Amino acid sequence: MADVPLAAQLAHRVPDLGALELLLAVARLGSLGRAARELGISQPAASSRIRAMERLLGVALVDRSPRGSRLTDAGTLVTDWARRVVEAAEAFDAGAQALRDRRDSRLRVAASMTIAEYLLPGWLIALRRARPDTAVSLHAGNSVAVAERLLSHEADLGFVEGVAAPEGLDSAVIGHDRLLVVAAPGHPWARRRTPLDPAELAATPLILREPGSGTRQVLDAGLSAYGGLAEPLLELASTTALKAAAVSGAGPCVLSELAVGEELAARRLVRVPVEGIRLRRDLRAVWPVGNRPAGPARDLLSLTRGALD
Amino acid sequence: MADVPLAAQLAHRVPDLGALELLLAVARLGSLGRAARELGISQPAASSRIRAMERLLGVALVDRSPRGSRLTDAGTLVTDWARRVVEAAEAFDAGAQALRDRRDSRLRVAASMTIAEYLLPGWLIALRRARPDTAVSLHAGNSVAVAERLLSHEADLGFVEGVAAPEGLDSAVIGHDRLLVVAAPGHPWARRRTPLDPAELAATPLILREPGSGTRQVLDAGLSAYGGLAEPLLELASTTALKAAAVSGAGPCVLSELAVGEELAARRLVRVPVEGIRLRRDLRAVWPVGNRPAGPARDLLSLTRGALD
DNA sequence: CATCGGCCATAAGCCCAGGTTATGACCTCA
DNA sequence: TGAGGTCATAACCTGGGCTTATGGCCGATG
Repeated sequence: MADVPLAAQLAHRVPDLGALELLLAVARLGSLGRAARELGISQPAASSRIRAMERLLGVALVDRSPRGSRLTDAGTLVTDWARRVVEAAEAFDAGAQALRDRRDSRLRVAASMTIAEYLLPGWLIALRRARPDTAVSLHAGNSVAVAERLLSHEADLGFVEGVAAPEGLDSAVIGHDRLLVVAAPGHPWARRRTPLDPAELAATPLILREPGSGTRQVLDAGLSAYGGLAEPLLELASTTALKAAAVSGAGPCVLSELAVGEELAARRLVRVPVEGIRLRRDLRAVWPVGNRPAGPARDLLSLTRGALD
Repeated sequence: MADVPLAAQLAHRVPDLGALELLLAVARLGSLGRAARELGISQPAASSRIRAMERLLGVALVDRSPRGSRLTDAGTLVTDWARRVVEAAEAFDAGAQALRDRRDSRLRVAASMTIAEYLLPGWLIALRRARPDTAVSLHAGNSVAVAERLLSHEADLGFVEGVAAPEGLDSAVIGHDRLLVVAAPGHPWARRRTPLDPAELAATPLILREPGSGTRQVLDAGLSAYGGLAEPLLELASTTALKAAAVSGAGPCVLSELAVGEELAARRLVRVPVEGIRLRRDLRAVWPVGNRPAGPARDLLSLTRGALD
């Protein structure tokens, strides 16, 4: 997705995670030494690391004084950007930890790809803060696979997106997910002031997921009254591929708002307003009929409920 | 903000940026060797790095075959999380690069902290994609400082949030920013089903920025009809401090939607619905009267326009 | 005023992660 | 059968990041 020639040397231009964490600690504690102690390294190590980072960025980040260190203006800004990298890394870590833990884990979660990708890491961070000793394992797959795992008692709690709950499972709607029409900034639709109407959307060839996907099902259902979807412009297998194709200007596409936050903010994609149709789908927690979530499953469920509107 | 005891060893549990980039390259190119070539390292180096990452995570990420390497299911998931870390790092890099470049840069931008922190990096990434050779320098400060830099021709284009454009500057509204009422999940307001009404909001002591801040001004103006703001619960100097206080349960606070995306998604904070008042402020691009943005400034401006609604 | 106790910087040395080259095993395809 | 692609293993090198030991600076304190 990212154009690589530019991104290729990223690691050489961005300080590593340890350095970013250190910077955050310095910002919070107001002293190199204290930050060093907190991270379990020596004071000279911290000093040299911060200095190396300043050399790398070409900007002074902290004002050293005999009474402590305070961030410079530039340092404040850099720290805020660093925080976002660290938060992404925390999400990565939370997910990875769940992925690593095997079947002996106390809480086994099965989730659809979209939820596992965009929402679960955040929930797991929250869960870890609330119940640090709960070990979670995660399995990601499509709705059918999630249902199978729950019914065979290989998972305690599942998350799926879709119109209805699968057979044999109880569920609770924990939120909703809008589908957005997006296009590259250069696309004519990106400059529309007047909202698209459903018939126009239905008549236009789009970049879509394969027919089985949840996104496509919702779209099909929503547009059936307007003549149904036109023949797709492209059919791709993953959300990432979809976004990449749209960004590169292949055409407009429709996907979850969860998936395109970054692209919209960076304006690699632009949202196209649509009127007269509601492209929403439910996000559900699911569990086997009768097996109401209890213990850690209940904790996680209560964390997620209402996380979205 | 982050509780450090847990986060402290993040760098030891998360692969470094180079490894994550490599993983993305493998995913995209379908072969360790090709990915290695793209990143300018040798094939054994790539092989060993991926292997080390798999050891660290305790999960197989790629299926090696004599005809190439494909991601496993777990690998797909990990790659998606990795992509988010890399994107945050790209934003960091874009910002840092602008910060580093000195006054000889072709495009000198001045921006308020909130915009510099949350929006500019994304725009700079987009600008770099569109005009790779445009060097940008960035200065962040409050609205007054931005205006000064523009009037003294130390900057070519500015960005501020607020109700009106500063004296002597032309401006274009490029978007809007909602102020949200948020509270920690444990706070009574977090469980409200009925929206807050403005009088109730005005009467409740909140965690706020100092009186001069843009956020506070908008809030003051919006609530003046309802008796004005109650005495603040706490007055803090930065958005980050605000969030930290709110997360730790000190009380409800009001801040830009731009600032709380992560916290809401991870449910460290919960949005409290409010009814009967519009807490919006304009985001404006500004420039000296008469000096319409041209060249690179125009490019950047057109990238940002409409990025938000 | 002398001293102590925080801060930070410098210096010298160690270690290992990540890089290299060289090689080999495996598979596929002309 | 050999050419060209895949990946893995081995032996080696280098440098970044760590350590400990030290010294300078400043402010608070008796």
